[in-house]
Amino acid sequence: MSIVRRENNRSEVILDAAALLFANRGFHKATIRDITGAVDMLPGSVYYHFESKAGILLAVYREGVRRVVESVEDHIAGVVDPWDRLTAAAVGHMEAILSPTAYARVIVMVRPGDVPELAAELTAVRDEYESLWRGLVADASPAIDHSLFRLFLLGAANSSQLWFRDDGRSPREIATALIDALRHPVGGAR
Amino acid sequence: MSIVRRENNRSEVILDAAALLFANRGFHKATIRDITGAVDMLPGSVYYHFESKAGILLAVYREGVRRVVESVEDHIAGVVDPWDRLTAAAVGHMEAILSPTAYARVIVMVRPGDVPELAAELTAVRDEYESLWRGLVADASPAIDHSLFRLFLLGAANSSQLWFRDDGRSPREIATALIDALRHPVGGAR
DNA sequence: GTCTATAAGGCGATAGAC
DNA sequence: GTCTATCGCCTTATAGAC
Repeated sequence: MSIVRRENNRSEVILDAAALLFANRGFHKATIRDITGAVDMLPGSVYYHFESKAGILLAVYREGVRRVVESVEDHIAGVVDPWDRLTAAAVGHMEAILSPTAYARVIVMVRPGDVPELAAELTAVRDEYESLWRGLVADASPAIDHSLFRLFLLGAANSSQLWFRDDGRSPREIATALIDALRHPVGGAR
Repeated sequence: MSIVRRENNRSEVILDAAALLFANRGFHKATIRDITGAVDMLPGSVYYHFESKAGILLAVYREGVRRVVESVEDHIAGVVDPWDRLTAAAVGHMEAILSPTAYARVIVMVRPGDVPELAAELTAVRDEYESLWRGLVADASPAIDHSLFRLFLLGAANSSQLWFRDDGRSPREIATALIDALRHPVGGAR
């Protein structure tokens, strides 16, 4: 039997570079020239691999969601207590969106509304991921509207991308502190 | 004594339009043509009032921070219990950043990194506002690192801009639910 | 203060050679 | 698959008339 060769991975190299640039500069400020320049290619050549700049973003976005889903599922595997699962999921989420690999960072950095022609599709990809969280939150049954709880949790988690520093708290520490703050009382008596 | 006439308010009209467009489309997608078109002016004319597009953003940003500070201070005035003050401040913050008026929305929508030449200045303006929160959090003394608490709180609050709808929960309800979730236990026993 | 006209450059994307 | 060359459009910003 013959070995099936991987498709030539030039497309993947382009995607890696695009992910990094989209994550660091945002979709509009990262240009086709930036992306091709980063992989020693000329601007026209990218259109052999992708039909448009938006098409590149969509591919990066999907891979980003795939990676964060994978990270979350890896972390919750085998964990049974619902709140421990929530903590594990938060750690998986945080590690993915703060990863230097950049793919998952793009799904936080680039908001669907930034690219109107792709907004519906990007939102759908995001929602697919958020439905994973719906289940996790429902199982933990927090004493607050579950929808708000999920939005607060992911909002707080994602905002870490604005202030996270490599020489500070680890993604794991941040995620754990976040779930703890929501699980246990941190406030004064009343 | 003569009445001092307000400076002609054409500049303010431009700022209003710019705030709305920056808030809705982001800095890079809102063009000078969009802004001047919205106030029936031609692109070149705006440079009589402002030296550059970035200069317009800076003015909008400062006014946005001024408004959210004002809103927060109005809400906490006279409230003495530290956690009640936190709730009041959150309501003020939320109402400002979800206001249709758009100025305060810009400080959430446009991230300092979006405009490198202004990044330091925008961050400084933001920090001035966040220091107000440092005091509020310190007074409430939550049983969690105060810096993380502030970042989680504002991160969750600001993310509401992505999912808030006029026909859903009010800014006040959202803010109250957020502080409650952090103040009281919502999790299971452990 | 606002206009006209345009400079100067960046952008995504395409056609066709190799 | 990649390159060369460039199209057509859009951008911020400016110079000078009014």
